[in-house]
Amino acid sequence: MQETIHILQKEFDNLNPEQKRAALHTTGPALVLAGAGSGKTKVVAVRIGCLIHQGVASHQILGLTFTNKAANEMKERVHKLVGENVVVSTFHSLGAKILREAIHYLGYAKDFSIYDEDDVEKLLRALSKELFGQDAKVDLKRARSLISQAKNGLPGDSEEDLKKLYELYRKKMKEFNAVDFDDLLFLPVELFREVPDALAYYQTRWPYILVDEYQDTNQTQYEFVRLLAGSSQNLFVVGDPDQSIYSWRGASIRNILNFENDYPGAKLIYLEQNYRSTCTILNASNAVIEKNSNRYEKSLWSSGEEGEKIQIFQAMSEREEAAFVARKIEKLKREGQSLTSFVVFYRTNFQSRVFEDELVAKQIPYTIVGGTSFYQRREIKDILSYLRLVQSPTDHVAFLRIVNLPKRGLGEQFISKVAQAASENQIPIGSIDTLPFPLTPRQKEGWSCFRGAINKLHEIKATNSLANLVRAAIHETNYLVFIDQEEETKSERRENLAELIVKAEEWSDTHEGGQLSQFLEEIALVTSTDVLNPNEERLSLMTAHNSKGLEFDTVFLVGLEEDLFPHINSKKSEELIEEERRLFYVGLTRAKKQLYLSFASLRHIYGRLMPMRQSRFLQEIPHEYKKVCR
DNA sequence: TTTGCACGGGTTTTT
DNA sequence: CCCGTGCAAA
Repeated sequence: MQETIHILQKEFDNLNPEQKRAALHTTGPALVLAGAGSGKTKVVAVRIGCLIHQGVASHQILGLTFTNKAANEMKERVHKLVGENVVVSTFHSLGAKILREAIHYLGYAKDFSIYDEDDVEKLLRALSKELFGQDAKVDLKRARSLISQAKNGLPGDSEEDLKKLYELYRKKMKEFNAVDFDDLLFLPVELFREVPDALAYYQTRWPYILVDEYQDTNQTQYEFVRLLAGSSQNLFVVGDPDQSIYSWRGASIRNILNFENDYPGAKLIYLEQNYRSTCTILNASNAVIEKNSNRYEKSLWSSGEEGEKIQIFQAMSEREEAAFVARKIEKLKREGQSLTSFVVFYRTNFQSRVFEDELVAKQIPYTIVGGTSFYQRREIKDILSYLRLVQSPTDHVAFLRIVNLPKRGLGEQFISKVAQAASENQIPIGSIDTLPFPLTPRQKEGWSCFRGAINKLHEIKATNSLANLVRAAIHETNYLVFIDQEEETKSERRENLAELIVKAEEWSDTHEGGQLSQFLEEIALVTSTDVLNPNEERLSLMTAHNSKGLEFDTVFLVGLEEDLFPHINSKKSEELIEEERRLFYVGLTRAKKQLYLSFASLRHIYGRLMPMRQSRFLQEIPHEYKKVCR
């Protein structure tokens, strides 16, 4: 105990006056405007430490972040400071947790499934057919965005057909006992509004709330936090309007700008000293972000050293660009720098391909952060769908996905008859066994094979480990035979399945008595940066969006071309361009020591070779900070 | 009724 | 370049 107080005291003494003011905040609302690299994570941790030191029980403190990585980091830092565990969770995991406890008030059951983007899209496709017939011409993308916007408190499309689809979607999701990502926040807000006792319970449970990256909260998250903070108003939020990069997902910096109105008497704290980057990098970044007209004035300063100039590289093609980066990294690595001190940022996921090829050729180990994650791979989702159906027999989308997979001669017509029979007899689609209509011999065979597998899995779930359940889902269904038929040459999918078994084993080892439902939930809520492991000697590659909250000695920001970064879709308005500029700013400010910016004159887009021009953002960096590199 | 093949259309960013 | 969809054979 004495020792931890000592550590806390020491950390506190190291803070600058403004940081101390933040760390000492106890009750009531506070807004910390924290510029890039201004030490906000540290400040938040020390502040939690101080609260605990002053007698607040650790379980009364709730931290909210956007990624699991940020959550774990904060948890660990607090633990190091005061040796206690506080609840730090992502918005979405907290929503899931609350729903697991209280969703019955809203007419769902506790073992609900969580649908990802892919599941939602499949369901919408099916529902639009059901509503409007085969050749329905509903724009599914628009429908999807209407649904999301409606749940995030934004006005959406008002077309009749889309509204109908939205209504049906909500009805079916409830019937299937499934929720989507937006529901993980939307439904808790609904719960808080409709069940005052539930709200009161959670308000008492967490009287102290902290929110990280507040500039990226959307309307529903805003409501969620506002309701939870309740009358005590012990709400401490941290954010930076210049790093707001999720407006396309409904995030609004209004939440930051209106904070003082929403929470009267809020304490305002500005953290403007940057401890991360060299002056060159910081000044260049400041110059860029100042081009935004819609902006709250703020200027970051640093007492650090000047540092090296920013290196600009012009490549002939994307191939040459990748080769340049790989070569540089190889060289710097030989000079003794760790691969974990570098990073490659790009605007869109498809750009990672060329880099992968180049890194494989040069035998540089790497990790792609984000993109299609492990759990989104087809074979993994197939097997997980078996588990989902066993866990929740009402999970219609899981049923649809696997009933004829591997191929069992159970086609579209057959499946819709099963669905009809299930709903007429009020039996969950994953439980219906004997069918009240005639089957062809082939269907009879296929159906009994499918039911046999499902029944077997239920048995194994009751008696065996999670890893054995995963094994059984793969073997009882002859899934391996099926992939061998599909593509004889590639072993990648087999390896992924083996990896899934390993993950299930590891999970059982670290979660004693853990249930299948928990495993599935964790998988649904993994965030892309979770794969980052600083102990592994690997280079990371990721989109600029994924870079938020991270820092590296040397940053390679690539593909700086007009129509790519800024992206062509953002040319519709100046606001969108300004968001691209903020994204560029986020990328720049991740760098501690060195920054390499590159672009290609020719690039393959949709497989076609296109001439490219360098990004306007490059020109926005003043000359004195740049240097052409070859 | 299911399955296999050819075609055309579409790519931001993500919990 | 990858996917889902639309059309013709089994």
